[in-house]
Amino acid sequence: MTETAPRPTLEAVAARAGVSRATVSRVVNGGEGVREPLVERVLRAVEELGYVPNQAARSLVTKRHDAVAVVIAEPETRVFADPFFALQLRGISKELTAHDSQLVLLLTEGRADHARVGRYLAGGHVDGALVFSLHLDDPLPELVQRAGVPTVFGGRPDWGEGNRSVYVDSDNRGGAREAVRYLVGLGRRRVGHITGALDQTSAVDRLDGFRDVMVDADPRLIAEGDFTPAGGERAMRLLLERCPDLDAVFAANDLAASGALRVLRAQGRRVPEDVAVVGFDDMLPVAEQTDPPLTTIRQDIEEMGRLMARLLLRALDRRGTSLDDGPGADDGPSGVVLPTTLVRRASA
Amino acid sequence: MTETAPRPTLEAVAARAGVSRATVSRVVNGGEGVREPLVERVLRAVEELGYVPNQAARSLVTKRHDAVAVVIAEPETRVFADPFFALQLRGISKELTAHDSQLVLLLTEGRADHARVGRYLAGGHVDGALVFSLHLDDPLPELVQRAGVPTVFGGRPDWGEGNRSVYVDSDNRGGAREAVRYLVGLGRRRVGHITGALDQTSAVDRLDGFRDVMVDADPRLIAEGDFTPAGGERAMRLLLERCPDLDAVFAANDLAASGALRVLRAQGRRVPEDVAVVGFDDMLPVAEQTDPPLTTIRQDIEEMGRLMARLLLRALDRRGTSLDDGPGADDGPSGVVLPTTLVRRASA
DNA sequence: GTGAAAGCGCTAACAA
DNA sequence: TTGTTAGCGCTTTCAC
Repeated sequence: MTETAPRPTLEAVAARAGVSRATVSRVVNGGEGVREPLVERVLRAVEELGYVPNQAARSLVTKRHDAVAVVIAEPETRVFADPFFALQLRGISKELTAHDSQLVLLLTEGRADHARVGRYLAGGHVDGALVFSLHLDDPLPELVQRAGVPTVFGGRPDWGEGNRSVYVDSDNRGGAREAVRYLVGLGRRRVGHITGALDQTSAVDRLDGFRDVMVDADPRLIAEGDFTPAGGERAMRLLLERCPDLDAVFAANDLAASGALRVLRAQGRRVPEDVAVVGFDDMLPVAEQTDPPLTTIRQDIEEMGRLMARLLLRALDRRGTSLDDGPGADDGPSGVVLPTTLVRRASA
Repeated sequence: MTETAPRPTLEAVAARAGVSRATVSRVVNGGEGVREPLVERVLRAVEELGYVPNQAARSLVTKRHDAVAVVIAEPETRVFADPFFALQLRGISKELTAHDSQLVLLLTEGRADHARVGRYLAGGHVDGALVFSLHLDDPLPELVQRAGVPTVFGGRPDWGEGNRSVYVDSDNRGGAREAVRYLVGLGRRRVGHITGALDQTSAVDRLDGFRDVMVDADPRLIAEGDFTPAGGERAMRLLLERCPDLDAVFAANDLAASGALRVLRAQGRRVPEDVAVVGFDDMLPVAEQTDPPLTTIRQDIEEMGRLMARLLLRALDRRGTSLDDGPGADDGPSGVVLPTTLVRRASA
């Protein structure tokens, strides 16, 4: 590997520049209130010695870490099947970078890891946390709450209205409504729905959106899926069997829609002539590659990540300056919902 | 958000347990050489107070961080288009977790970020780094080297044999050979190749593997792609145009193969009867969903991540105990190459 | 086996 | 403006 050269300390820089440690510290942290010639000298010494501040020492006194934890639960699930996760991370990373914060990734799979995450969060390693809690009965939100770390959730946590935890979500319900309305506007009357995994709020919300429009839909027009292509296939077959006269399908995500498309083709139904199909996500590698390309509801995943990070960082900054930083002290919205847009391609 | 309760310190635990700080420290770090009754008392106090050690303070004295940086360059590229990246991270995360190490993720996109990464690595925040350097002229390896942090690379870096940097890679060349041999074994004589992005070692290695078998292949049977479905389509069209008599194609990855499949279907060639197709990766959401399902070369991405982490951690552990931890001190292999396997499905 | 004390590298009062 | 000083919370000799 490589050798570990002992890094120079503040002390060394101070000696070299012929000033005190305090002055070096000031310069390194912005140079406020230090006269120009000294600043120069210090900067030169820093340069020559290749000095980089020791973050551990700094954190010890400032209690800041310039780091944020990103907790992603159960990577077994669909999070890993599509680029969702990666895009989200990219958005978060960009925002954190711009704020000079580091991203500490905590992947969990199961109860054992929960304890570890709790300990880590409580251990004061990070200034805040971004938590993706996809499942309805996830213990993570509760746990994070207890750790006492400022947190923003990705996706609406499954909590009553009483809890004012901050979260960012897509307008799943509104998007679903738009999808179904679009199908209805196309003249379709027998619109089916392939749900997502119903233990996730996003799937529940999309189902609700479907119901908002198809007010008293034939219950046989709703088939449960799980956000996977295989689940989409199964659900599509069921739908076709129960309602052969079906003329449109709204699938809870693009992956499921791709499965549905395959079944429709196999059974000789033309898309969109016989059955129109709309997905959700606008996951490019999926939506653009299906045959026919998928009409779908687009959500801006990367922006979601960005926004989560921004919200957290803002809260952390406030904390530093203002006094009323108690829970729910600010009267802003506790949930931010991002709009979705319909993307027309060939499937509907 | 949430309030920041002041966390109890070692001092507090010591007071509560009626012992010295030193004793608490010993217990917290394994309890060696502390008599049983005291251990009990301390543990109880820790429990009651909910004490969690402050990592910053600990790092300050131990110079260990129990954290490893994962550097991923240019997330714009295909890394984000397929679950590659996520799987790799999962493998890494599992191994690090088992070793009580944290994963600090550094995503970079461009030169500006390089400087930041360099600074971070040099700043001594982490014990080591796992670096994915996909591109041939990537400045990252060089930079990391200079930062003086123990590093394991993901994918063979583009370096001469002189450099003994540690890396983990799939047997791209061997896998490609196996794919092409399989096609030849099927009786195919006009085997084409759709390359990956040739600025990545993996693409180059796969092309080399292809050439190993098709020793003096008609150069027109090789078309440059870029690991994307669109690139696969373009290359396939070109191939068909140049060599209408082609009877098999080896694509550098599954995504490209899926594009090729679409073009073949559109042009009325039956797969595998007229043209047999083999991919690379065995990216499940892709390979299983194509029509027909893809015969492909499987690489175990998650295991790659795991292995990278394991190699790094082992090196770090050695460093602590042994004396000869200089660069290249051990005579073990500097590159570990994981085997690939052929997965037969319907496309060949 | 246990405690006292020094100090890791830095920031933040406070003095000068 | 600059320097002096006192810790931040922990580990680690070194005595006892």
